[in-house]
Amino acid sequence: MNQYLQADKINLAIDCCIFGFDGENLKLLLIKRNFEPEQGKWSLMGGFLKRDEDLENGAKRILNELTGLDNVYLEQLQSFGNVTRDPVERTISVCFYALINIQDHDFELAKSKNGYWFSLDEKPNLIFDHNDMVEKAIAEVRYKAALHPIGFELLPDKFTIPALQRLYEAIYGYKLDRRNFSRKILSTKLLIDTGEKDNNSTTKKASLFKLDTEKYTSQFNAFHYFMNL
Amino acid sequence: MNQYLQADKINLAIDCCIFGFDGENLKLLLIKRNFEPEQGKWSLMGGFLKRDEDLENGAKRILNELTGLDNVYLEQLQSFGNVTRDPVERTISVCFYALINIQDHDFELAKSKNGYWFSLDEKPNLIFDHNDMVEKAIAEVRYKAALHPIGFELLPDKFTIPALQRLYEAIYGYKLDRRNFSRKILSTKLLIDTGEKDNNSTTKKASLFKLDTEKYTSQFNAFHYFMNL
DNA sequence: TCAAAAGTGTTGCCAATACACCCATGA
DNA sequence: TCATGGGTGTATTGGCAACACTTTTGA
Repeated sequence: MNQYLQADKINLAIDCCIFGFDGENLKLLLIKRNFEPEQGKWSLMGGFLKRDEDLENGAKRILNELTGLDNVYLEQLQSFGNVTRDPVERTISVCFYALINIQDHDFELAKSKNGYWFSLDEKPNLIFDHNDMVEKAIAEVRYKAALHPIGFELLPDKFTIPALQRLYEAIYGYKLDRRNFSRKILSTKLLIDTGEKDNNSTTKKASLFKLDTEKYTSQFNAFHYFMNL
Repeated sequence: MNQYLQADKINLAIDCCIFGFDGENLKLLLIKRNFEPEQGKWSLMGGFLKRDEDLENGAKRILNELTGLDNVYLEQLQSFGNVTRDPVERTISVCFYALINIQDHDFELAKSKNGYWFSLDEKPNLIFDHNDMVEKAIAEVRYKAALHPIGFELLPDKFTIPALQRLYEAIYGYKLDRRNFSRKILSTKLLIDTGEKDNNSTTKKASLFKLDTEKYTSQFNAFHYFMNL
């Protein structure tokens, strides 16, 4: 018991890397801080963990405070705990990353909190060690999306195969062969053809698919090798 | 600044899943607690993070306190933060896993601290959420060892290919084809034949290899697909 | 009727598997 | 000289990459 009394009490923060996809580029939701320290600079959305709150719930709360969204794909990335990472006071941050579907939601709440979407190649410099967090989160998304079907989290409920391909190309930063991609994705049997067509197109309308959610959950830990890393 | 004052202070612990390989089975180093709470029960080696210590350094210190070892392969697994996980006081634990080479060291220090090596299938029930930590760590080691050459960390500096194969078989729990395994491992060009033979063998002596450390570090993030997951 | 994007088919190659055979060693 | 385990070779196969052609649509 003594040991608990002797333990140094340390602040525990949570920060969230929030990724989205606008159909073209992979994006990151950042906030312009209107509070000290580092007021006016860009950072990830974060906050302190409450005493009566599980870690995961803390991350959900913080995500919800900015976006208003629930039921979002959310994973713990890792904890960042260098002594000098927070200039104010010793603080450990548990970093999460979220994948959200931009296209089905407006982001009035986020805007009202000084939140803006940035393309990854336009990302401003961030406070503290948030640049490291983002770098690590991108690496993790690439790693994970190559083996597990997490990409769908970034798309609307109904999406076309070419849209899914553009997403993969955005994540990995290079072009893929249309025909091989389609075959590979369909071979997972995770997609259901809704029979509907994408009317946004000005040329041949692509078929709209949806996730087979049952297979998605049951096969999530199967390895699909969507990409060769 | 106010926010820092308002933040709930929380204990921050570190726990280590320490894996070893005895040539036959994958093993886990556990300690029998001689202090409260849960005195007399088995747990992972752990401790509290100090105020002036980076997370990673805290993990190194805790690992060293039990084993006396430095320069060990150590990775952060994830943080565990359920409200009820520690019955004494709200405590977040950042869990690390270590891979160490059992065969080149005695473990007198560990023994003196009530540390014992367990085969995974003989693992006793552990305190708090340490069972979850171990489960997650094993999954992570399997995941990672399938793609990255971390297995070598568990072996002596010089090792035979059959020994490496037994390690992989222990990690994944099934038998592999000797000939295909050898070809696959050698094709990575990560191994250097020392020219020496393993004299422990009672039949044909296998060649001793060592890691090409330069290639190992430079190609660590290459993907070798040692196993089909 | 033309340009642009979607959908499907074919071929060749490489890499993983499933095998068989030979060699070295100590009992 | 025999049992045990180590080392190497080869045929087959299945999956992936590279490629060409057809279809649909709006302008």
